[in-house]
Amino acid sequence: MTINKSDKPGISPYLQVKQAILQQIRGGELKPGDLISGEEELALHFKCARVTAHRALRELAEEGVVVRKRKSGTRVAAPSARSTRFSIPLIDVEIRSAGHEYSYSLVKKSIIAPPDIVRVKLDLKRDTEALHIQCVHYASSQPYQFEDRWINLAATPNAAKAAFDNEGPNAWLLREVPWSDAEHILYAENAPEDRARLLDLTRGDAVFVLERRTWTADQTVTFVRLFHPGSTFRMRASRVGL
Amino acid sequence: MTINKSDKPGISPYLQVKQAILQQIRGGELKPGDLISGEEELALHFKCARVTAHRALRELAEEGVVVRKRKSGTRVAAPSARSTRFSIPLIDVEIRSAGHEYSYSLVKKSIIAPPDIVRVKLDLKRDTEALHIQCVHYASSQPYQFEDRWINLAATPNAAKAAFDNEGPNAWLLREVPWSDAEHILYAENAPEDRARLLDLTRGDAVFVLERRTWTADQTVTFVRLFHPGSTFRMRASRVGL
DNA sequence: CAGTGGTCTAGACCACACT
DNA sequence: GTGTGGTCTAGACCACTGA
Repeated sequence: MTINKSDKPGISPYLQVKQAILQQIRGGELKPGDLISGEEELALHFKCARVTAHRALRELAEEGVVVRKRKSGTRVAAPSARSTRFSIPLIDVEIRSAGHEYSYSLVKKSIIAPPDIVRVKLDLKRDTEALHIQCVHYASSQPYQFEDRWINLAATPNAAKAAFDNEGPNAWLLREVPWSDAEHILYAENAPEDRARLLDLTRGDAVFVLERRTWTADQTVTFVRLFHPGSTFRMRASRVGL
Repeated sequence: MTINKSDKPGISPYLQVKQAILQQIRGGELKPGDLISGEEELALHFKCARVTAHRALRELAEEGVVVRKRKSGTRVAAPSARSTRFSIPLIDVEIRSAGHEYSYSLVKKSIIAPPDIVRVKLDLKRDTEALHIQCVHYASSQPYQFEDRWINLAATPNAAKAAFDNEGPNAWLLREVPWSDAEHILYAENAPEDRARLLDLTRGDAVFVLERRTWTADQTVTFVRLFHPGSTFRMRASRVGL
């Protein structure tokens, strides 16, 4: 009863629709702002169910290629709406998958009231204490990342007991605080003396910083700054448009 | 005939399934590696069609929350598999939406054979010429981004004729070369003398670099490095887990 | 009001991967 | 072989929103 597999070679109908539209955009037949045929029309044209055409368009919308609006239809998105996915793996996985040996060393662990800048980020009241951890992650004995982390003890009281001798706080948190939303900020800075030393750099060397805040429900769990030597660290993402 | 809207309040069944699973993960009832009920079972439990349960799981998989494998089932993903979407808007949009005035100035435009490092990136044969463009983007008269771009003239012969006096090459390319795949690389570096001057920095100041290669079909269209003052530039992404 | 997207159901077949 | 995910169809109802 299926009309499947009779039309074009071997790929899924919804992918055929998707690719056909992408082709038209790539080829310039469809320009930003242009109206694309409605789902019904596409279904007719490609001899498939409307749901199938719908899925193709939905995925294109999720990827930012088109913009959909009820009643008015589907249009090719302004290219400004583009975005890219960067994967942020666990540090040890990242290092090992690059073929290096991973090691870790704890620099500092204390429970103190954070400076105001951090306090605000953690959304803590004045004079509330938090767990402060500093550690270094090595790739084949070379410093790869310096981690400066603050943990909200109200959100994860257990953290005070954890040793963090053999394991980075990130791995610990992921195990103990199951799932969370996050905010990421990236920037570059010149390493101050102390940070430079920990990363085996010279004062002033460029450092790539990844700043992250993590929430569970509505509580801020942790605020961390991850510092990488600018000369060697690269953050990559390749988007292959289907 | 629909059993819809009889169960829980007002949201879509597939979202209910999705959120229910996310809840269980957030709450720690489901830990990384744990097996999730199969689609059929979920459908039964939530009194919905299997497709509906399927969609919930599919989306969770796309977001990196779960990992699916035929025959063996669906498991909670190791948190390492997480990823974040960074949007990369057009430079003028980005600047204006931050409330600044956008301006642009062309520094250099020439057609020459690129150095080997660039030549490889563009996938060009030795001694092939390419269009080289350097320009600066300003936010309220402050240098915001220095753009160093190479364009493959084989892919876009028209580019040679474009003036790029009033318009950045990015905007031009997006208009002329309709859609493309891209690779992004981020890193930090210390500004050399010339680059520092263009960004109104001092030699050695940290610079945030976004490197991008773009393809149409299988041709490399352009290779660009975008330099931002490390002290002020921030790249942000906030992920809200549903 | 009417058109377009958004979603659902029920039943079906297929493909892959593990046993 | 057999179970699990992946996808399709056909028909249906709903919801938003622009004219």
